[in-house]
Amino acid sequence: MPAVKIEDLPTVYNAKETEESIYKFWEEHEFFKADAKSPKKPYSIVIPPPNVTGVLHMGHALDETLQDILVRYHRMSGYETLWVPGTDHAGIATQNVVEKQLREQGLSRHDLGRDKFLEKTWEWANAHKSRILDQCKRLGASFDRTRERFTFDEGCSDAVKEVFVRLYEKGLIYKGAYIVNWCPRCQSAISDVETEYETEQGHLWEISYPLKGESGAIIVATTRPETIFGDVAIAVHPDDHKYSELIGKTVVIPLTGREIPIIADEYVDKNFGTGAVKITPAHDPNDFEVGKRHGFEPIWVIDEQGKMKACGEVPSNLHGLDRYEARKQIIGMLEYNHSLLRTREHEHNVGKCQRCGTTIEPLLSEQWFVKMKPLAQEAIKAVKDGRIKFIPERWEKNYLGWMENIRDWCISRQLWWGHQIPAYHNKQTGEMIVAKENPDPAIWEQETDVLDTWFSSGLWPFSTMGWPNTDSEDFKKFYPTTTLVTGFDIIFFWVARMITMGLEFTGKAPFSTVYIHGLIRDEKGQKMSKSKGNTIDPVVIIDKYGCDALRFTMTSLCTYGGQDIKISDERFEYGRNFANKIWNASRFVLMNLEGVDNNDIDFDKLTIADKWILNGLNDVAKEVNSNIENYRIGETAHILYDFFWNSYCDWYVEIAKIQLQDESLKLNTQRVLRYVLDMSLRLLHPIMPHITERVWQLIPQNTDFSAIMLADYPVYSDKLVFKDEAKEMELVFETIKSLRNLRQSFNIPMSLKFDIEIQAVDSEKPIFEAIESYIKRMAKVENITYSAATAPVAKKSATAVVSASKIVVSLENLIDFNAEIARQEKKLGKLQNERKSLEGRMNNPKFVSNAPEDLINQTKGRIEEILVQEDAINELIASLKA
RNA sequence: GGGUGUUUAGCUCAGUUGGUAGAGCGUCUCCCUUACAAGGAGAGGGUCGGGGGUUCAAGUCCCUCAACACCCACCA
Repeated sequence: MPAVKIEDLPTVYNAKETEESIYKFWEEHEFFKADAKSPKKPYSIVIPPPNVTGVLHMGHALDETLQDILVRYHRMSGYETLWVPGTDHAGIATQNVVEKQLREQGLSRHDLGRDKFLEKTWEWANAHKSRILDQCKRLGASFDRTRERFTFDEGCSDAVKEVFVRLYEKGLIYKGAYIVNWCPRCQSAISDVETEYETEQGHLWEISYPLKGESGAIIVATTRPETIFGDVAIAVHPDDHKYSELIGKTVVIPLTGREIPIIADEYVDKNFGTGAVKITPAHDPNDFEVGKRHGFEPIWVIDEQGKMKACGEVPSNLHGLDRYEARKQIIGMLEYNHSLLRTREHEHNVGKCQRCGTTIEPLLSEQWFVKMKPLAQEAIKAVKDGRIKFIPERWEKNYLGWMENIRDWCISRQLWWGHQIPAYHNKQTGEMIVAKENPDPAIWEQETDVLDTWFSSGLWPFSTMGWPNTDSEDFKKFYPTTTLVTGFDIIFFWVARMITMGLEFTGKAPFSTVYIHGLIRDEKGQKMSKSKGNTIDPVVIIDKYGCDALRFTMTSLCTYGGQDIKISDERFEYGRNFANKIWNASRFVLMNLEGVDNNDIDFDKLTIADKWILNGLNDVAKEVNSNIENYRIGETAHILYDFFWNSYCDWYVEIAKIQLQDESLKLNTQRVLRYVLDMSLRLLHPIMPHITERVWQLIPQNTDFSAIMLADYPVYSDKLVFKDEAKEMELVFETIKSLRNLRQSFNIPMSLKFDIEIQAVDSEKPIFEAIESYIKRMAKVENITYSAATAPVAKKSATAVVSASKIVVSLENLIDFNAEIARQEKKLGKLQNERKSLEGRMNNPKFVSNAPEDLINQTKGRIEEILVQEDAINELIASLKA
């Protein structure tokens, strides 16, 4: 860093300038690069890879910040630290974006063909891959870009194939025809977790199916009349006597006249609708099961695009009609036919595609699945036996509940962008094999389906470390990773699958702690989304308030319970103001370091105030370490804010101004100022990396070091414990605050100095004498005199009762005696209330016998204290009234 | 249908083994005191959602009710 004149530093912190140059400094020195050969203990994190389609949003900003805090903290605490960055190829999402671009040119992917389309998508991915990670640099992310990965890069793809083949060989991957969630827009199957349900107001239609060869009919209630052409039976409950006589009879499907049987199946709910259900195995998961039980062949009537199939079962006037248009027409036809008996309003849940919002069509289709049940066993055990810990703990329950009821995972997607399934079909015989490589492309043709994007992200913690090569240096040093930081919204999508796959393929849990934070919401608590227009762009916030301000503000809003975080633009003023405070306090200290040596603090020359601040710093160091270790990041921010602003700036720096005037104290005060600033900066560095780095390097004595980010993180030290002095300083604070309060009460301007008389009890007199200079300067006192604690209070004065002593301000012409009496009575009232409540306790024999001794002594002590003060105030009031 | 979370000062929210409630913002007073007005000093403001219970003691533990939010399941 170039030399700067402290006097030239601006009075307002310039975040933008600082952050750019500081990040560049770190990068140039390769401080983020991890060393797999280091003897130090490892600490590693893999980033939840953002999608290549995305730009940085607030959720990333929070996630990345929390990871960076952990990484920076551990780096300073002596760990060899690796943070692996990377991005996700995001199958459907990316394909959708590229297709959308094509559409704007009036093209579809089929116009290009698979190869050409993939080429185009790769171009798109390559162009966007680094963009979001570059944006993360604005957040100060200290990740190792030399290890950047992509879920679709060569190494990850190799891991994907390896895993697929091994699972297949183990019998855990199978292919078969089942009902899947089909998105007619994406033209692909999607998994259960990719299906989101929304409550919609629909209708329940009651349709009459006439009996064959006799009068009468059975009435069926359905929400999907367009599927009647796919009906294979009508089912009723076996115990439903309403229908017992009809079981086994045949009915006729209205409109087409195809004949189907009435069957009995326990799946039917007697009390819902009419108690009779149409069975459409090709288009409903439950019906599929019923159909299988009764040996019916499914009949497809809706195609992959959600249109009525052009087949013999469907009346020709409906061929090719969209399912909803067809529904309308069918209702009309049934009405005309008198087959529609009743239409009722009906609220029900409708599945939607997570990626495009299109209503899912349950469709019988040939797909690839992973048997999750056998894999889940170990993944459940690992959490139950504590190999993996969730923070906050309640997410374990959520995870376990899901895992214990897990169903097979549909992993094939009818897309082009993704890992093509490593299965090959013999062009002549149709035989299928599964292998990492195609044995002979002339004979074997690869399966066209690709894998769910989460299949590759599920391998992320080890595929990024060189797996399947378990001898790779990174794998040996940094796997398993330490902490996974993410939001609760992807526990099932991602976390659960990483745990499953990690345990299956490496035998180890991929991380030991899963730190789940809340989601970022707007100021009304709404989820941020582009369509709602309520997003806040982190880059805009960084430009406006600075990165450290953003980080500090967000961090301070993190609660241990992981509550969602509501933010608005103005909230970032909190962090900005704090950064500015750090900046200006630092400027003050730096300006006053002239003539200081490089020596450590001389402990023999410490004043009471010095000891107090060192003691406080030490406590803070202890708490901060323990809070970060326990993922109480928000608390960490609050502790540091409070210490730096309310203790260091508001009190110690003000006191230091007095001590610096005293030649005998000056040098050591400078050292203390510097030391506490230095340590505070280190403590703050993980949260506010740029400003702390910048200021730290401006401290002349720190030129020996390379950077704060590599300096040691402060820890608790017995040498810095000064409990007695810390307690004595309370007298300083109380005295000064009382006098300030008094000033305000009587409208005495700060510019007007007054004299005080301290009526000190013997035990407190030496302390008052030691802190005289602080009182004089900070409460604007001219002269201090002492008298006995028992001395009568001068009549025309205002008095502050501090601890057991009285501080009398003679203000003959300035005070309104009635006001002073009122002021004292108010204080007296407060004290009396407190005493009464405490005495009530002490008079309760059960309290005395049950409460811990400490508390009893404390209560007794407090009562005595109050009594002393009450006496003093009563005396005062009496003399004022006299 | 099952589950989780929330309910504390005007607003946004902290409050880990139970020991007489805190912060930021906002409000009111005063102050440009030679680091900082993105600042300093002082003040006011809460029967901790309702009800019940355990306890010497409950914002904190238990039960119950209410409101709101979310997750899982998906009976046509």
